[in-house]
Amino acid sequence: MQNPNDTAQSLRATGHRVTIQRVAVLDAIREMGGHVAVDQVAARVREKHPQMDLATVYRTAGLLSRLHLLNEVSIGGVNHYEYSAPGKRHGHMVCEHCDRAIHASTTHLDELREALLRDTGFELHLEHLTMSGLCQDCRQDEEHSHSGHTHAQTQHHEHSMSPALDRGAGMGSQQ
Amino acid sequence: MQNPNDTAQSLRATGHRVTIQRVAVLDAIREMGGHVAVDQVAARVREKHPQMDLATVYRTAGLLSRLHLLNEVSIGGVNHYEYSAPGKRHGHMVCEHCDRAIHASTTHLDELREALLRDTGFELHLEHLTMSGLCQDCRQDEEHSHSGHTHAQTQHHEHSMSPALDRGAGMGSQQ
DNA sequence: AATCTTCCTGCGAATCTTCGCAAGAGCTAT
DNA sequence: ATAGCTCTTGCGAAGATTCGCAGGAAGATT
Repeated sequence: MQNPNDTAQSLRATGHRVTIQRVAVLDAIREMGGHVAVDQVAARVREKHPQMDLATVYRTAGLLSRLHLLNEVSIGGVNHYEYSAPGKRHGHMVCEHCDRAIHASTTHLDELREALLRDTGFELHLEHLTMSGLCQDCRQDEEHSHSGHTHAQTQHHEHSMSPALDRGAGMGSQQ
Repeated sequence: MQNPNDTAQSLRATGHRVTIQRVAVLDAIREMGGHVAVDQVAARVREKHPQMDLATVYRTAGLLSRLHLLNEVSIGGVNHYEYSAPGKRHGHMVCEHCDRAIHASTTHLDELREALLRDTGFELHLEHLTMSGLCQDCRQDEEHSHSGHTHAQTQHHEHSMSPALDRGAGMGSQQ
């Protein structure tokens, strides 16, 4: 847990000004928990600061993410943000089929990070890492449903009664 | 190298129709080489098919990417597409500072893929993997330039005389 | 080859995200 | 505290991406 003062410090330390908008956006995301989209953040923030502009929320979330105060997760093409608890870094696995986001422990990723740094000089930012693929449930479904060709161009959402998208991942498991 | 007939086959095999738009988009991207954004693809395609709609290019590139005929790389928030040579899968490392995209060999990634599959059941799609971080050049710059706080909210582009963004990665090295 | 069914495309509109600028708000040094 | 310098914000507009629908085309069937 990090209190608002630390937020202010992080901003100052990087030469940025501490504004109520920035603190409010970070607070809102921390309070909401999980992965939230910009419009949700805006709605929350406006409860206390009704005149806050949507563009400001976009800019602010992007900034805080660049400063590593927030994690950025791209879910189905739209950016979601999550409070970045210090010392609890992780990447994300997002299912292309049901759009669920699952945390990926650094156990697997740290190795990769080191290997890339060593071999290519590229410094991977784990907290911005979004990996897409198929989650376990959807993968099993695909194996079974090799019967009818029910392909559609529009996005699928079969597991989408999931709580993932709109409140922030049912991620009890992998830290 | 894959010829147009294989494209048709891949489409049919997945229950999709073979249309001139789909073939044209894939051909264009293959001919252009590297990572190209949708509007560039549209421009190219329109040389031969002037009435092709931009929305169609968006839809088509997305579809072909889902079918793994194209790789999708998110560079600075906008999707770029690249011809997916069979048997030459790779991920991408995109520099957050200069937006350059570098190929990442599967050597490092296959391990990760297996570990995730084994431990979490998630099937990672390497060819859709975009990892963000800092490239070697930009990392070194950051170390040196710890003098003046020239931070701006708008994107940086210091190495951006790079050929990366608009034609497709100076990726001679890592296959 | 003609017909039928369903998928795709083109088009316009809606939505999401970013941009540009002038007014306002942090921070610094008086 | 005040004044000054710039960074930030809010606002409107532009740009990027997606949606919905009706006409047109691909593939199956006869």
